[in-house]
Amino acid sequence: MTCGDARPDHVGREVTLAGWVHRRRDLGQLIFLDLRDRYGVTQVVVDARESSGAHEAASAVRPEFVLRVRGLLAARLPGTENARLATGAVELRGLDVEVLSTAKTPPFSINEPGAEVDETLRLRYRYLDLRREALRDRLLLRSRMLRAISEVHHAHGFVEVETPLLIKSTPEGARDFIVPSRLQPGSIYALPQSPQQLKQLLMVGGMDRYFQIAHCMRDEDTRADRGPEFTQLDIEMSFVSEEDVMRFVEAMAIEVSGRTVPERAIALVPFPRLTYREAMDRFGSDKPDIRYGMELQDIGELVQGSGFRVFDETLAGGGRVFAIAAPGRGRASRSEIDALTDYSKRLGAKGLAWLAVEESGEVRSPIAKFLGDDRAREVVTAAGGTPGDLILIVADRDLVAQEVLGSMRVELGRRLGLVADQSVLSYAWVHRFPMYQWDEEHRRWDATHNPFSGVMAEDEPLLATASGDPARPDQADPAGRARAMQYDLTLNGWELGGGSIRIHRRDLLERSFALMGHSMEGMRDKFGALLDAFEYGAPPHGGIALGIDRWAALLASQTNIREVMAFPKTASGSDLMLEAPSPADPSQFAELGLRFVGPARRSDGAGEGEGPKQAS
RNA sequence: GGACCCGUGGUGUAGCGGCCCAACAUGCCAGCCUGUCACGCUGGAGAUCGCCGGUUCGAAUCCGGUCGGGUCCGCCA
Repeated sequence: MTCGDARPDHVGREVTLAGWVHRRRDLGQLIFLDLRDRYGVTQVVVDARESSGAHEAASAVRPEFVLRVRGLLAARLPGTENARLATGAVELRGLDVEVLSTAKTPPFSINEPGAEVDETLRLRYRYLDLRREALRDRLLLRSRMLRAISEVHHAHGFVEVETPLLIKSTPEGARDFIVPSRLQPGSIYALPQSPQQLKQLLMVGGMDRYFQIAHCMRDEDTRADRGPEFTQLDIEMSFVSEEDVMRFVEAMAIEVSGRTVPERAIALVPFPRLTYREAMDRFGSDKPDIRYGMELQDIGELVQGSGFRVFDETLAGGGRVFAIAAPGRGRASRSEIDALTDYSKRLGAKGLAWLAVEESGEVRSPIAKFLGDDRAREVVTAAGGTPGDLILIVADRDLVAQEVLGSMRVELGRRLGLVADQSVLSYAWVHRFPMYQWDEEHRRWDATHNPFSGVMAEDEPLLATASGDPARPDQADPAGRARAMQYDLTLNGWELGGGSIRIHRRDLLERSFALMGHSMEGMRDKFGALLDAFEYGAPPHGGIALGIDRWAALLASQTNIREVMAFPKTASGSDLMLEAPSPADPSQFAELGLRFVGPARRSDGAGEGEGPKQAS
């Protein structure tokens, strides 16, 4: 029996419970101990008159001691039941109290669920934090989720395959964590950023439907939703269309959500599908939070020729003018608006225009004199504003204007509490991403996703250059308009992950590589195995990868993935519990044929007598 | 690489140039207590204020640096 399942039915039985002392209440000759394990808490009563030995032992017990208690399960005295405990109708009358392990006073309290504890302490003593209700419940949630994922995939005929952790380094994408080879001095392995190539090779290998809970590592700076190592649900399927993949993943996501957090409703089924273009135009983001409105509105036509130079010049230069209406902020103070302006500038805007709509409908705005009263009111209407709102306007190159207002929308949505029901799960698909973006520095096209994403059939003819020579790309090429068979799954404004139908046809692959400035031979260096494999009968295939940590965090209503990881790292990549990374022993380097040269430090120190510390 | 926020008994906070060798709560230790469940009551111990340097007659408090944690930009799909 665990500490979570004693019920009135069990009264009269002799039971033995083991667990941690959650709390003790010593009344002298009578001692109450709350015994805790991961299933719950049961009250143990030790009465000196019933067992003097047990009472003596219980007197010495302290919080977090580990005990084994034998006794009789009894109904509590009438009036002393505790409705807040699942086991609160009963108690264990302790006859034998055995201390299995004593405990030092923990560095933070484990029995106060609400207590805010310093993050450093929580990470250093993670095994203690794991005993606390909140983290324990989140880990249990994640475990339910992993189980559901596994069962759903197996039920649909997927094969679970593990892929290696020591693979080949490729310079594309994120920075690799590298592992020096001892057997082959001077050579390195890389830890996988994802099993991307391997899962495609599994398709060529005939594995047909594959999934894996894959550990991935990227040596890049962290964020709340991004750490150096993370877990991804990796899926790949053969002989499928974009529609097939999206349909399976959607059904799987619904099933997994339902089995993990049955109390949380899914906003819209089927999941809304937005094209990339739509997502950017309406929400200013490729991971739109569609739980509230405040959508972007293109007011370019309306303000054309207003005489406000910023608008006119932006429009003349091919840019766009977007507006959002912040509900109820019409009485925003000047300093509040200045703060918003600063925020928009930090996001890359050149400035922020605004119109405040009084409750009376009167419009107050520094650009009112350019627009005139009528046009100002029209702008308010077009932006979706009503009396009492604040209209924010950004004019710029379309991507800049969209992203700035998209970020401000999210920030204002948070501040104004626009999400009506925080418990609702709002999934959405974003698809039809552009294949390429123009890389001005190298004067070539660059894959927006990965170089093996396929092009939409109807856009296949666009994979061409204006010059006719695919190796001489130009920003004006039709290729810039080509859309990929690529899709992202989003949840409540987070990107859960994305995937694509891959290119497996050699002719398309060659044209695509050329647009990106790569020769087939050059690509063979990086993706040799995959390109070779494609020559031995490759099935058309596609898949997706979803971030398990992000998904678990969202299902657990957390804003940081550390909250759903058992042993996470800090923002600077440290494990405060194990104290990793740690300095290497010189002999470890020697064995690998390596020598540490010293930290790459910037040496400015101009004007000061002291230079930076020199590494020896 | 950059910006911002935080660092005070075990823990969480207050104090923000002298009233502070630092206050409150909780935890801890001891004593009392047979129906508690954040048990209660009485007493006690415990921090030179992350670290280094500077300003000042005087620094927890101001300044610079540094270390650690966090958030964001760059970076990352």
